[in-house]
Amino acid sequence: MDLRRLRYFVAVAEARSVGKAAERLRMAQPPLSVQIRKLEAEIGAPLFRRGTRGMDLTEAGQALFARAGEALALAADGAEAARAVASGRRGRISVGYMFVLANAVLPRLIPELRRSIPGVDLDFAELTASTREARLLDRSVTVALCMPAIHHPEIQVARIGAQPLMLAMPIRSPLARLGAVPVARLQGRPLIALPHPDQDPASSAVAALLRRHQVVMPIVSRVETVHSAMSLVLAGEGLAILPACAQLGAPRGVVFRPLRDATDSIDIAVCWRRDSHSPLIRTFLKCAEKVVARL
Amino acid sequence: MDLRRLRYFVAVAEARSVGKAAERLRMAQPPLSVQIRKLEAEIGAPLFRRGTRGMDLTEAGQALFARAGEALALAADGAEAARAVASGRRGRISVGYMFVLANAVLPRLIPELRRSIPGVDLDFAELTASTREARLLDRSVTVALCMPAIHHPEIQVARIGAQPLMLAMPIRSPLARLGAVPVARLQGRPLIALPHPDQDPASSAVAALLRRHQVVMPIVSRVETVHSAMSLVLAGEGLAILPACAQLGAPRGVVFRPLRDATDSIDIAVCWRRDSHSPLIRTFLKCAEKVVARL
DNA sequence: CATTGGCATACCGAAAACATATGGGTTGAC
DNA sequence: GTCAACCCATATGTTTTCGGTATGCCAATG
Repeated sequence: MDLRRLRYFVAVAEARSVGKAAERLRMAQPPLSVQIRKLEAEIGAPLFRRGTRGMDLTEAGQALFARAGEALALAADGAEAARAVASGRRGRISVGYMFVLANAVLPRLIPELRRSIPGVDLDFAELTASTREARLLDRSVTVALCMPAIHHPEIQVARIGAQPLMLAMPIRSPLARLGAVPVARLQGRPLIALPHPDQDPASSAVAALLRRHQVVMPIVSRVETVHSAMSLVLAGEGLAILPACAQLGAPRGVVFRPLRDATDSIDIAVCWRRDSHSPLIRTFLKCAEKVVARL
Repeated sequence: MDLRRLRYFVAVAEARSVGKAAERLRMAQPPLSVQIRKLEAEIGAPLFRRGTRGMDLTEAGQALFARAGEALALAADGAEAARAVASGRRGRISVGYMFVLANAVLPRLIPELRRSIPGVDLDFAELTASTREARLLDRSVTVALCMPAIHHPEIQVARIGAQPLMLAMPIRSPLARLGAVPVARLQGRPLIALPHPDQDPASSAVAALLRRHQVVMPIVSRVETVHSAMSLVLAGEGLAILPACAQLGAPRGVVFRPLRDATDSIDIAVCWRRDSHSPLIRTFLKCAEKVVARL
């Protein structure tokens, strides 16, 4: 069963004439006549009653005609749907984000995305530092909004912004009375650290900062998210050095102060598989850049 | 968009491999690979991600795949439906019948038909002597159960039985006391006649009968149906010469008597367009023969 | 480094489709 | 009644497309 024959069949059925249909199909009449007869041979029954004034569907022909239109439409629709997905007008994108960015970026990013790609299904998944590469590689997320960026040969990274490091402390801490805290004042104080994968420049940035100032802070806890870090800070377990945007999600009782003599920052990046060529990724990147630029 | 390509596409998508799909399709791998690429060219986007371990649908491919299966199924279903209709397993048949047969034949014929062709839509339409040809010719009925048969060059007739002519009279008529009425006794009595189209052998049969016996009956009324005829008989307007089966629908007060020295009868026939080749007509004919044989 | 597995390309023969030309049957007009 | 017009079917040659075989390329594996 060939779709072209079905298309010819429908044309002839609608025109009630081989000649008229051939004209509409921009082809000669004889080959169309042949194709119709081949279709009838394939079905095993006459589909048209040949009259002297044209052709007319038989009952069997009517039965086929009833389905043929739908089948043609469905095939065309499938092709169109594929094109729409390929072009980014339709589809699905699964956005991974790290918790530290949830408060600062997502509330503005989500409406921006819905405006830019209205036909696209969006879904969101929180990523942790230890699983984000895997989620990209197994395609369970299409793009990841990361802080800091991922470094992996299969993963493409676009840096879209950065956030300065700040000191997070309990509001009762004596340091909180300072407008900006000199790094030297941190010497010997307990530090709540985020995970430290080998190539992760997040804690590297903190480590580098302390090293540069020859300050040592004993690590009292390692936690997965900035939220946990701030909880421990509130509990008085120690201090944390976090990107400024974390401040938005800080509990009452935790305050942030700039570090006076440090300009260190952590990158915000959009990351995706190198072999994902969906145009939705570009669109997502544009939206994210726009939102992050206004932080 | 070719249905074969769509079939190939589905096979590759399901096998997640060109080679495996080619095997399942009983063809070599290279031409299948070529067809897939042609489909991708037609869509204008890659449908598969080529990995080192096989092929995997892209998002666009998934969009197409979601519709492709349905389109294939619908096309196959259309072909099957056409075959089913052509073979008589499915379809629709519109049965025309003349009123005179309604009581004697339909109550047995309808269940017989439903048993024989369970997948077929049946509908019934009463025909009158003056419209039955037209209803067949314009295909508003597929077959007609007629009494007497139709004679027309475009219409095929199968005689399936006959009914003897009987005399219908009011129960109070002196003739009703006889077991059988000699035709000679009808001389001069008023006759309720059925319509008399030129080639209609119904009234011809009655006319021939009377002529043969050299009996003259003045015609006092012409009516369309035996029902009307019997009503007029009941009203005392005259007598009617009707097929025996009309007796079943006779109102109380009208009785039938055989004609002693006449064996005249009227045919029961199934009629259909010569160019209708539906196998349902054969089946219908068989059912009608079976039912009429038991009258 | 060789081998294996999987897809892509090249080329050739076969089959299918299309166009042109023509035949046959019916309708309708002069 | 003949003739023209109309419409579908058939015939034949050319072009397109399809499928098969041979082979190349690349990556993963041992």
